[in-house]
Amino acid sequence: MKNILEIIDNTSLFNGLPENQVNEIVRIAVEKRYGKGEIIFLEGDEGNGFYVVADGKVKIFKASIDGKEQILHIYGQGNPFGEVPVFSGKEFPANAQAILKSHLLFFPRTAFVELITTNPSLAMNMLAVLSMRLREFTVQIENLSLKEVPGRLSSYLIYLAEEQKSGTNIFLPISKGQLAGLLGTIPETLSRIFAKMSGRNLIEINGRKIKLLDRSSLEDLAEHGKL
Amino acid sequence: MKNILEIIDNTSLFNGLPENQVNEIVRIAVEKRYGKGEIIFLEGDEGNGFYVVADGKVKIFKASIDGKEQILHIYGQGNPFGEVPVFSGKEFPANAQAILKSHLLFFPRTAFVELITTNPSLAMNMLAVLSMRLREFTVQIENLSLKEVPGRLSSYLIYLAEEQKSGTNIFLPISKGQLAGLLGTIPETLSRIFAKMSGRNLIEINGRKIKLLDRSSLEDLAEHGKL
DNA sequence: TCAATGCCTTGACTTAAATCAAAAAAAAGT
DNA sequence: ACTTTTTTTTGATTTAAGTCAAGGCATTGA
Repeated sequence: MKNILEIIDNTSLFNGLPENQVNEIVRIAVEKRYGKGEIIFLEGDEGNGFYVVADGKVKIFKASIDGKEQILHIYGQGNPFGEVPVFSGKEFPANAQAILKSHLLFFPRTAFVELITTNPSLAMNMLAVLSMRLREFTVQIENLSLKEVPGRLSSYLIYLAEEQKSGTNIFLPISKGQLAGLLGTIPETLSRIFAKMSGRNLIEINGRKIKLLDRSSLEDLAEHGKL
Repeated sequence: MKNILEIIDNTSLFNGLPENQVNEIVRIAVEKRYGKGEIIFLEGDEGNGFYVVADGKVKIFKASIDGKEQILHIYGQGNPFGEVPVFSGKEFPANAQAILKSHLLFFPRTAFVELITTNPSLAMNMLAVLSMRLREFTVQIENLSLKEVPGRLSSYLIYLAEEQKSGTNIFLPISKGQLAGLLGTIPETLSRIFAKMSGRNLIEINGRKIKLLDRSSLEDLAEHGKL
């Protein structure tokens, strides 16, 4: 298990800060632990601070009455989440749940806001984090609205390949059921599309291991969208 | 026509700032004018600064190859837009177009970043703006993924009614075609749903004037989604 | 090793919404 | 007022994806 300083050093939100500021951040951080499946907060809850993932995996999602769920993001080591209420003054706009046993750092709102107002580079870092989130949402909205499921899946696979830098072999970091929720569809539909893409030799699937066989067709599919 | 100071005074991003800071902001602002339909920037363009709408109306949107477009936001007087590249360091994630003759203020990146680093309340205001945007996107993703078009339309009508504080009479601020783009659908589908809602006496339509006849059914529709 | 649970896949069917085509209505320009 | 252009509506049809139901597979634990 890591100590708090080590975690904070690995969080881009806190990059480039002078040592005394880092110490201040360490001072206000509170460790929290959640078991697999445990809810961290719910949409509408008051936000008294935000979190950084030290270890584990957390999903942020919206749920509909009939049980369908749309995953907004999945966060792992070093990612902050739950910051919106800190600055908007409103409640959490979505739910957060640990999908693995997770170790989090919690930063109480008031103390953090004090730090940020006395520390321009921390403020700039936070602005950068929020801006990147906005970019990501922009892509997600585009995917949901302008692409069909095969296109969204192709985009995701290509994104994974880049992220994992593993050439054509990729490994799904989440279950296929969760992936369906992330792509805005349901497991049955995702399964059929995997089967179709596999049948056309675009990919090769072994459980969570996937091999990209035809990168250019996948890129085409991600852009246009007809399978 | 308004002068720059007047516009800045009406922009919540600049609220609560000391006079000398406001003067600095006025100093770096650059006036820009765009005709109806004119493109302000395109996705992928380098962002050298952001804008505030002084007058007119601007849409931010994503477009697909086959011409469908998803509107992310429509901004009017006092709304800032195009800030993401200022803080993320990357290009514009979407397109911006004037949908009316528009008068904008442009704030160059470097000068603005300097201001923000020396001015904690400006930084906090900007963090609040970005946080609110994230909330809005969260809602939009929920709508696109978890609701059907009638539910999205109901949500939008209710939102308009609140915003316009006009009781049950509302006025569409954009054309029905643009509204389709905002709701993630196409004009034909929107038209049919308007007809259905009208037929069931949920609303009454006269061009852009709409009367909400059955608020509670509309709210129900917005939450659940079956028409 | 065998049951048991959770996860994934497959099949038959339904449905919401897109597409294509054309008409109608409204708005704008001359 | 009349033509032209744009926006909106309506109809017939197709299609992607959701629903319901059942079966298979695999991982875990007794």
